[in-house]
Amino acid sequence: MATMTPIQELRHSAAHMLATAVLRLFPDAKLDIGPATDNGFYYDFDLEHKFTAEDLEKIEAEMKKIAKENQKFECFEVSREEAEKLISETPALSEFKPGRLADIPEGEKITFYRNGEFLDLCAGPHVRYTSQVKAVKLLSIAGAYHRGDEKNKQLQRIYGVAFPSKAELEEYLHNLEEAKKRDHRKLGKELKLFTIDDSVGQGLVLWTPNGSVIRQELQTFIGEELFRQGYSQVFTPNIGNLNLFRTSGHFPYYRESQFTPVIDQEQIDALAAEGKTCADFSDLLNAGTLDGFLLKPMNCPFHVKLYASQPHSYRELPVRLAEFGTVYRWEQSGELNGLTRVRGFTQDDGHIFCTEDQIHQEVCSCLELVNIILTTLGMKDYSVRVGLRDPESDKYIGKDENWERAENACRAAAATLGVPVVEEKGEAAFYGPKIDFVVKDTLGRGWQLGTVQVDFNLPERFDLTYTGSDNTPRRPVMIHRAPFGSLERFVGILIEHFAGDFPTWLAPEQVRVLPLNDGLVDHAKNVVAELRKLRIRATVDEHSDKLGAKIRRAELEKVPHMLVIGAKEMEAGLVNVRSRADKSLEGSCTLQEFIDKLMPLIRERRLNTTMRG
RNA sequence: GCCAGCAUAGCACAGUUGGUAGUGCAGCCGCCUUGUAAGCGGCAGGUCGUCAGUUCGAGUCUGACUGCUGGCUCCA
Repeated sequence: MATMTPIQELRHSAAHMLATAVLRLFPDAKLDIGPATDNGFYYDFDLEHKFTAEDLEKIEAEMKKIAKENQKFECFEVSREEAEKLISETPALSEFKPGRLADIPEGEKITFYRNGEFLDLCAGPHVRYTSQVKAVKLLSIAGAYHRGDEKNKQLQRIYGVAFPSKAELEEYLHNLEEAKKRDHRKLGKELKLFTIDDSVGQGLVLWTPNGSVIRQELQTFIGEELFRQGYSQVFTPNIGNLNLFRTSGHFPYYRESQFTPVIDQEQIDALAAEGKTCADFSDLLNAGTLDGFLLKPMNCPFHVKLYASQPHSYRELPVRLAEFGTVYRWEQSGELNGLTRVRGFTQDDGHIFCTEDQIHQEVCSCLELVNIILTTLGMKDYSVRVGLRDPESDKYIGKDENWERAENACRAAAATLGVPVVEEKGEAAFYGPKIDFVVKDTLGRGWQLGTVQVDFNLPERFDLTYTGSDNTPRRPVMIHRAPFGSLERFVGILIEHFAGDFPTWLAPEQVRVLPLNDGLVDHAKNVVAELRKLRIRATVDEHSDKLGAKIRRAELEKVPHMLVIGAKEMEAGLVNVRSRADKSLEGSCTLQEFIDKLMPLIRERRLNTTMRG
């Protein structure tokens, strides 16, 4: 058992107090587990009665009472037989604790903790007294499967947070409110970056003009890097023959998470005439006897076919194909989330076909690509995960020795990053291991962005070859990579990363010209025309408002640069710069001088240097 | 998909124990012609998510559905 920090001990103790309170109010509740989490704690209960919001308040009040009672947390070690006896004698422990006890390996200490009337099988440690939990708040009720397995019973989980002092709790709740202000769903609405319309479909993103600028700029940015790395840009269709995906192994294996295939009406009519039912259709689809088309859930098979459309010599390798490929996946409705989890999204996808000797170099280049992105955008807070196969699971295809080679290739390449890397079993794709870059959103949830995957399997399934120097056919290795991951998710995270305050090169509107009065609007329009000739995204605020109101509007809309033009400026041929992105630009200067200072921010994709509160 | 909560104008919200909807911002129209984060006045805008039910009467109560939010499971 990993050692706990003092705050984790406190939270773990709060979980016990939660269970104590629940049992006082609901004596029938059965206990599963109650660990400390990143910010707080939870406890899982099995109970006929469904907890309500009012229950939560009562439970919280009872917890505070328990804190006042100043119960002592007492630990005592027991033998396995004694443990079994204690569990069977305690109704609340009788349902799940025998299983939890069985998890404790032979020879390891078995401990119980007691506070007041409450008893729990628990490795601890705890704080000494319940009174040390000075600030606690229950946040929500959720369903959670026993042992995290969908096939098991769903329990009721109560989440809460706990702190050593009220001030810290207040601070936490305040920070939570602040974090919600930069939530990409909120900012997306306020800054008109994207919308999702129920009548179009759940999880299907409509990119507004503003959001589209950001997406387009990102595509241009990565496109330049891809060109440097020797990629070829390709385009492929949005649907493909079902058999293509049968060959790749995606169908019917991932059928549940794909949109229903498009089936030819004649086939349906013929089968209907035979009296077939819907269930029959489904079976025939899975068996491969029905033809049809699938909205593509991924781009790989298309790139594979592009590669296979011509013979290749070892001299041409690596072949690097890139595409902004839009894919569609039927994600469970409860999983959808703003831009970060959607049903239709565009990957900055690419596939490299190379020799085994080239794997290391190519994977490293892919990682460099991700690095360039994260550095350019100032995203320092990410973690790197090497996703390996879970040897227990049967979802992985391909030979063991290939898996080993691929996994070693990923390990070796990830090691060159010079940042901590976590290896995780069961995180691999079904065709190969991968290196993922995970970034947290404003609420602390981790999202996979960039990914690099080594794949020995698809080349085999599609019988891909190249001609070696000895004039014999060889099998290439495929590397799948998407440095952004998906543009939707990336932009979602990016909105939160910048809190909507995009650097100039990404800002949907880069410059707003603010004429001091209506008489200066025409002149302001001329200034905008000059800027737009240089592809600078500029507009005029034509409202008949006071300057203060126009500035307020531009500030709220997070336009990085404002040009104030009054009679003085017009006469002298100047503009007065107010900039939220870079204070060094501020002051009066000629339009040309402003442009000369602005263009490097755009061309060099600089980050903002200043932010106004 | 599962558990819980939520659903009132474009947006942010009010709406007391059931008596057929209000405020601010945005929008439109006027007046003001403005100097670094909100000038003034007027107008318009809602089958209160949808469909049933209870009731003389439902935004308020009940049920189902849809969607959203937080979790769980999943994530090629």
